Amino acid sequence: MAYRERVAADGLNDHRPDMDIDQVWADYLGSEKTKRQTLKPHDVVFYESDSANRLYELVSGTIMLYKLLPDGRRQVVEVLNSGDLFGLQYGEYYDCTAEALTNAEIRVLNRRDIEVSLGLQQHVGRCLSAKMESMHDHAMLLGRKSAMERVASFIMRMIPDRGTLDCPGPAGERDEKEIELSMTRQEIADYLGLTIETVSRSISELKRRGLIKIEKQDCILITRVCGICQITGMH
Amino acid sequence: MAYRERVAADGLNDHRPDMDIDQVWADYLGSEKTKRQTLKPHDVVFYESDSANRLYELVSGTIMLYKLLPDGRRQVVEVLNSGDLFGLQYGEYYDCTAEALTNAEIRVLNRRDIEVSLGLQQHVGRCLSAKMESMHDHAMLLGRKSAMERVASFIMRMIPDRGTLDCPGPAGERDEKEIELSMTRQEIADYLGLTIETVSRSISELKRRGLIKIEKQDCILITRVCGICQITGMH
DNA sequence: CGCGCCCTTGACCAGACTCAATATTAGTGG
DNA sequence: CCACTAATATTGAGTCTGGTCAAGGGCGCG
Repeated sequence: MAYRERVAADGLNDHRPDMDIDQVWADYLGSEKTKRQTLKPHDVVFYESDSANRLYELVSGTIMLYKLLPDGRRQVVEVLNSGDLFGLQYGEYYDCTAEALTNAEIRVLNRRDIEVSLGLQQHVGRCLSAKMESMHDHAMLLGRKSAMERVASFIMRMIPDRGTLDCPGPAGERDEKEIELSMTRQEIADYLGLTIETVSRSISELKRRGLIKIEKQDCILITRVCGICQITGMH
Repeated sequence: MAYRERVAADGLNDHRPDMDIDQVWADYLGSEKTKRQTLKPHDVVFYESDSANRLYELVSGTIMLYKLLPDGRRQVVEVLNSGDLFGLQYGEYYDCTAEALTNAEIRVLNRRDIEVSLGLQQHVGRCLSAKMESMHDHAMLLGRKSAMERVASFIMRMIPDRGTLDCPGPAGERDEKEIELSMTRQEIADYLGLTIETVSRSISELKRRGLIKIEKQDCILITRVCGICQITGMH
């Protein structure tokens, strides 16, 4: 889930300082200091080992971060949604490549500007904490889940508010949801630590079991959300 | 590598604000506000889903963070060294369990105190950025590396300053290094996304190839560091 | 010395990978 | 709008890496 949505969703108010972080953030973003940039699918924002001079906020669209091994093996390490920050490095160089999956809009931020404001630093800290939690989840997925569980977890990840601890269950009669993947099978495979064939087979198996329908390749109609949720390994 | 060592090691000075972050941090740690706690192996600092009221700094020793699936599968998501912060959550609850691997000392910090200081927030941001980078590396390991490559990468991780981009190579004549694992085979397996048998077999294979010698179970003498480095998949 | 824990090794098995063929989709130009 | 092409996805057959199950070995500690 994107950072902004989560901020809105859960009640961490007792941790909030008196100042309104989001207002500080909004003020900064509204100032003259930020440039915007629009991206088309497969546009690269920065490459692994480029000098890490700037950081970015994803305004709209989807971006993936990936790393490569010398022999060409690829691991997609993050899939970002709007509100997420990226390109903030500890070291001197970017540790991964940032590539747009869809049309996207980003804001170019200045590390120095952010560093000197308490409100902005708080925002950054929150965003990074949220990312750490999803990296932990992803480590569990990559290290311990079967192919089927990985694909099911991936699908659940695209459905806001479902599969969480306080999942409200099916909204109405039908437990359906349509999602757009905006990733090719190869990209999904590289995100889930699988091969393209295994991803394809898992999706076909879900189709066979009547849990999903493929509308048009990167668009899936989930016919039984709870059914998918059951095979994520987490229930 | 632990955060503090990295701060010392690399030259990110152009990103540093005028104020000396480490001094701010030291002042805070020296104040009345922090309690200390000592841990024995297998002592638990907090459990997954406990209410996340405090955060911690590891002063000395080693701590691991892990997550469990309902059926008992475990994934160790982080192995911490001195200087690392942990227990800083975005959500309301801890997303993993923190358990000491060795005798350890930790400092109990107050989230509110840290949130209101720019200097401390900067320190936290740095620490989290460093962790994100190692999570990215670990995702690559879990998603794309073979068992042998994972074990070799794990061993290299224990040797400071080797295997990095600017690795100085063997220091003298002999390319040796002795390391203490302070983890059982099971814990290593859960960290690397393998089974205990596969870890054991990989280590035996390295022994057979003459790259390492087992001194006493959790103590390994690496006889050819560069040889290990060659099989991490990164060269 | 003996018990318990952890580690190692072997034999076998299964899930995921590889390679290869085919099918489907999306994009292009007539 | 359709035919053609290139890119992407699916499916099948066979292989292999790593998992499972089971037995045995080593070490520390009482």
